[in-house]
Amino acid sequence: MIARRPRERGVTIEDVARAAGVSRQTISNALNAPHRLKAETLERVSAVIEELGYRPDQSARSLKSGTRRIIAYPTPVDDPANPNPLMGGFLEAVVAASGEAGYRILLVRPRPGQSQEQALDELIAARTVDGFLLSDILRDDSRVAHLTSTGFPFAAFGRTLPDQPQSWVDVDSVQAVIDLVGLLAARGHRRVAFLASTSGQPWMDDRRDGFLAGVRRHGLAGQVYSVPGDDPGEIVTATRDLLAGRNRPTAIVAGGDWLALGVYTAARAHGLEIGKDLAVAAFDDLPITAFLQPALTTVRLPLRRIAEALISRLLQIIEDGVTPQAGLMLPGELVIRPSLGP
Amino acid sequence: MIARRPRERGVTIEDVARAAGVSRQTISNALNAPHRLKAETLERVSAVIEELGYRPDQSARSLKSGTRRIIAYPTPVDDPANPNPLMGGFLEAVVAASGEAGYRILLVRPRPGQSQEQALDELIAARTVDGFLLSDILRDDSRVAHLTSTGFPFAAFGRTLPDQPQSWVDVDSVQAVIDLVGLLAARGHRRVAFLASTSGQPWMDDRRDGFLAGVRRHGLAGQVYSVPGDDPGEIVTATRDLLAGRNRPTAIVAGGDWLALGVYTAARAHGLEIGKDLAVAAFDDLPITAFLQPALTTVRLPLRRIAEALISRLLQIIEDGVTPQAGLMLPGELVIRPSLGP
DNA sequence: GTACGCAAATTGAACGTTCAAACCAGCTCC
DNA sequence: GGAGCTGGTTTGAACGTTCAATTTGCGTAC
Repeated sequence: MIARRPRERGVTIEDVARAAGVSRQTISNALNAPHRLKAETLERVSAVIEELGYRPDQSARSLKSGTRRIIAYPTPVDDPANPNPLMGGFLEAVVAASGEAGYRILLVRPRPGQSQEQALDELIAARTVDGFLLSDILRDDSRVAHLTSTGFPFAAFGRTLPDQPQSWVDVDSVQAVIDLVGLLAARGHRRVAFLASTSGQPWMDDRRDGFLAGVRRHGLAGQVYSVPGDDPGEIVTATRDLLAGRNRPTAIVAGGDWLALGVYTAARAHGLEIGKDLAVAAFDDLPITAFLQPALTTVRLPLRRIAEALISRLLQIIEDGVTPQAGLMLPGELVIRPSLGP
Repeated sequence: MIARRPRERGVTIEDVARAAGVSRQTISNALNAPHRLKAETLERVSAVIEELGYRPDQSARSLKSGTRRIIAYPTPVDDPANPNPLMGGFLEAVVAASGEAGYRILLVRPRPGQSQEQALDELIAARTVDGFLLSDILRDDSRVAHLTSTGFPFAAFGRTLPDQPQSWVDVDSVQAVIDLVGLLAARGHRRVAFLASTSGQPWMDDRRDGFLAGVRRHGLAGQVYSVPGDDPGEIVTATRDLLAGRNRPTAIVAGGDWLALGVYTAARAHGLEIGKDLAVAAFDDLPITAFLQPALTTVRLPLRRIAEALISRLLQIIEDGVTPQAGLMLPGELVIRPSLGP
């Protein structure tokens, strides 16, 4: 299936060469290897390039060089009822980081009836991109497995398995939640709860594990409550149950700000004052929580650093053929606000 | 700047031709013009293509045909403190719609020190993309003006000027807010207020104009309150002022759900019960507002239809050279919930 | 039996770039 | 004064595809 109307052609390297009175290759060198030209020639040629507004045709360049300067990002299919509010920020950080290096981000998703792997294969076979950026990595991610077996460059936001390329970057959620629990312990809390949703986000397990580790380390009584799915109604109901029990916890760590919103609502329904009767902490630092009163203690993801690290690792593989020996674990930023209590 | 290590080459059309015992062009035809082949040949050739996993090299194809099958989307630079939570959903809808037609979305942004126009020019001159998808269109948008003058295909989420291509799609915010005001009038409200933020989003003006038109039409006393910027603290403060005045409105239309969150917080601070003492309506239907109690009446943007219309219009320009005669105004979906009162 | 028409398949050229090899002048060395 | 080197530049070929023109095969008409 090919478009009917070919686009009009622009100014080519030949046009520039003629105008400058030199050969094609000299123009090419002016852009790709300026040190090969005599200073004077370079200056003259550059002026002509500028004047004619010449830009090498990306397709021709790619065809010859075998490199596209494009990175594919398979967009996570997100639930319209609970879209990831950090997506925009993450994408922006990724676009900025890759742009610096002269790469662009191509959004891809499997066509209807096509598997994730087939979609990747298509891009590889058609030589449309130089590498992949993956996020929302599952414990045993089929895309990672597939790219590993084909040897195609990729970087992952989320850990890969030990026998796979360690080109991943992740946030140390376990440590961050341990720290949160430590703060609660220091404030005298003894009965604490973790609120998780079981809708299959891979990061939730880490956060829960961090909670359990923290509870153990500080000798607290800790309990994990799970909400099936991400539905606000269910979250509120589950949290109300949790707060109604006889052994009501004095502090709740929510697996995400999204869940914490449910805690606020449920606490209000029970007449509990957050920051006084109940301490609350969460994870993500969604901007929207700035409206909560009292403000929510949470863990912020260093999106900018994550994006930069991902791109830098990916480009190292693409351009230098060097695969990182170890993954990169970045700390989450604790943002302490009044919801934690005095 | 060129990558050092060219990627290993894959299976080419020549390989397939040899394996199938036919010529290059026959393979090409099998994919691009199957009707030209004898049924038997087509079947045999298709089998070989399948077997070898052949995909035409995108660069070679683009070079020859002049078409890239890629659409550029300049990512709006959004304030990290208030990222657009609908971005993810919009992008997903756009990716889905363009994917159906065999196009992909390339995220672009100006490099440091580069203007918006220069960034567009670079993509046009390098023939990297077939067209542009623009969002967050300003009243007098420099990107639209630039693309209009170069004649390069684009579609815009947000209206263009009358003398520019009418390849836009927009939501009829004016009508939607008029309808909201109508609902308030029907419920007996006489003193209503509109809460706007003045951080320069172009759509805010429409929403305000819709409010003023609705107020006029229903003979209500209407007042517009403006908050400078999008800071939650300021929003809450401004709303508290508004609610503290002697002539307190009985209903507030917020220019966005984001602002409505401030209304909820401020109302609580004043001991006002929303849906009873104060009616609230807003715009956007952010998923996160599902936690508000009572639930927020709002206007939902039909993102899926917007994306489909944008892509369909853009492809019409790219593939058929047909520019739409008129823009497309889509209705917003009124979502009536208890915050409006009985 | 030659000419004609049509369908099916092939061949040569071109798209615009970069790589590798060749060329050219000027200079040094002995 | 020829061989060798070096910095600067040019030339030919190739990347993998599709378009346009051509060839081939075959049935039909006269």
